[in-house]
Amino acid sequence: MATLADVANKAGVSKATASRVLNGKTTVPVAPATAARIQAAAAEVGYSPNPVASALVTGRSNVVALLLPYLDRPYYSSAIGCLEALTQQAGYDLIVMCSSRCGVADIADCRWPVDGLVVLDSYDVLLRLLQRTDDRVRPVVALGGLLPEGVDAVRLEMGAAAEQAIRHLIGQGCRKLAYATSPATPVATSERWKAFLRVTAEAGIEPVSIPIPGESRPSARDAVAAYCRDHPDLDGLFCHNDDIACGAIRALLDAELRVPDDVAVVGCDGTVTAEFAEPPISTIALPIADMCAEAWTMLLRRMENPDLPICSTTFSGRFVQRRSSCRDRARTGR
Amino acid sequence: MATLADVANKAGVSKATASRVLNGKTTVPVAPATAARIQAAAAEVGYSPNPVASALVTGRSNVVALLLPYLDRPYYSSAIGCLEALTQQAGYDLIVMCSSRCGVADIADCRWPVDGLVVLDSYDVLLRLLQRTDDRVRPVVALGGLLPEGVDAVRLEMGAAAEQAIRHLIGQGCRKLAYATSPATPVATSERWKAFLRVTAEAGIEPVSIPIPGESRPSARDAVAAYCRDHPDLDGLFCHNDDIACGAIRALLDAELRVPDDVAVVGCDGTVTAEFAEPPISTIALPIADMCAEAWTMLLRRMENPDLPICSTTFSGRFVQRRSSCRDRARTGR
DNA sequence: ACGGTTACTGTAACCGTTTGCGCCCACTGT
DNA sequence: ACAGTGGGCGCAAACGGTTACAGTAACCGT
Repeated sequence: MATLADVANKAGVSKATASRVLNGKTTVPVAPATAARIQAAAAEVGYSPNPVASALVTGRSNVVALLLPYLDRPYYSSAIGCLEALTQQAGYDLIVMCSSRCGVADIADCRWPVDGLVVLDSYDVLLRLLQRTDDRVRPVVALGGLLPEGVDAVRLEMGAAAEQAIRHLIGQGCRKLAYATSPATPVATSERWKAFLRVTAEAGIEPVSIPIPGESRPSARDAVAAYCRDHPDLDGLFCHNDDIACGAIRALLDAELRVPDDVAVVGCDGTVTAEFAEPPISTIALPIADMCAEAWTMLLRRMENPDLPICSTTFSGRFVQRRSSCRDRARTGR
Repeated sequence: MATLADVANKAGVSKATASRVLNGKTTVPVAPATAARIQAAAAEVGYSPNPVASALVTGRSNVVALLLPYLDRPYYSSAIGCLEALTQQAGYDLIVMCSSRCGVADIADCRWPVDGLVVLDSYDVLLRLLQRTDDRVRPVVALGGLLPEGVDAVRLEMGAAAEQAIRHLIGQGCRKLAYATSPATPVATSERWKAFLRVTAEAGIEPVSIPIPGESRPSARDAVAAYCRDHPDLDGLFCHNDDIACGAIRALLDAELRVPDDVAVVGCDGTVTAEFAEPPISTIALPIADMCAEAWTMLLRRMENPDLPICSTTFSGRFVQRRSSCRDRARTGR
């Protein structure tokens, strides 16, 4: 590999001058003629700068990390897709890290000194991360519905949409409702759970929850199948996410129950999973692309100016009705 | 941040000795007492080594990259999940890169000098990548069905399973078959396409293909809907992947066609999408976790010994029947 | 003619590690 | 007592850039 010294030699200048023209620093002027000579020399020897060396002296690696609970679920995958595009465009590389695998100790124990970190994860993971003052502190922006204070955040308001969804279920005639959720999330404080409690209380319905370990489709299928065996009168299911809804529907259909006629189902996140399910799943659409974009501009801003005041933006979920919860087919189109 | 010099000072030794004990080099002996002193000093000042500096001198960054055509599709997502777990466990960080976005020029133009690269991408992307000799060449292992020679590879034999799948469709009574594929893949040489040609020729059936730009569910839905309008006699669909199959089924159901009774559908890749669709989609299951594991051990081996002979392993796809293609319900169980 | 800019370029000190080499000293065998 | 040995440690030179600072020459105004 050609180094800066090679280029400088070839062009008959010092490393300093070569460096100046090669990374477009305009703070110090360089004669156009020399600049051209250096460019030519660089092209000739096929010079490409060593980012490690540059990172060592500047302290910036141009790498950011993304921390997620799962890497192979539609919702998180789309976040990866969005962020990768954004970061790449800005000249950063993206490291992905999965929190569900690692122990308590090493959340985000990315060995690499990334310039920044975006976290789309549960409240407690984020909290554990923020408490780690032992490590070099890096700019963090958090993304999600329920976030601690004291960190740049892209917040997500789902309470209203969740209420709307649950009211909709009740409006469809559901009286035996359940909330299918992950036991990992701090249920007591989740917006969706709170909405579920509010609305069911209002309607005089008993709020039951079905824990779905791992929040996966297979897990939801099994848990809901088991639940239905014990509670054949279940008639409405509000699901923490679309994967759970999808797994639940599998279980219901396998049990010869009709969706939505016997059990109406609503998911959350607005993923393709919900859109392409049969029946298509009512869900709470989340503006994930916009949220990622906002998170990225926040992180960018924070990275170039560490002592900006902490900031926060809020997006809202939007309830979208589909067949999985609409007993009156005429009302939904398709 | 505490540096090695700080630790050395505190322990009253030189940086060299400190370095030696702190990364467990046993090539040079260090007295147990000094070692203990250094460890203590390191703990006290909260030393953690700077990977950038270390990378600069050793030339190894402990970062690898994964190149994929899409980041938000089930098949590729599961590869990300597998690989992230493997790399993390081995002490590497994982950068993800998406080839579908970037132009011809900068395939895998990861700014970062990664130690290795695993590529799960199309033949031509891989080819373009391998031709780039201008860049620092790094160990590459390729993953997939159709791969160039001259690179460590985890190959995938799908011909047999594909033939079996297509024969199965014909066995179900399908006579108007189509292959729904991506226009991006070099159709002329794809194993699946070749199998399709072989089997249809054998059966005296005209082999038609439906291009699905972008290989996504929405795209497949639209393309198949359009195709069905022109060709209402379509009765069997072999799909390049499960996403396409899922989108196709959406289109068919929307057109009031029954699956599998009017049109039987087979997908490929064995993703959750296929398993949890309604009807569940027959597919070609791919041992993706095993393939990733194999790819990773290959890469690891190659990284520590660059002049090993080129190696290659082959896995096979396995056809799994589900309801989407089985007109005789009794035969499939569930 | 002379001090003061200005435009350009070079010198060298970093950044924080790793590691080849050499030094010192204690110990051993004769 | 002395050469030989080897364990234990430090010196200093890398690695490949960046950048503060200094230096030189040309140019300008008076």
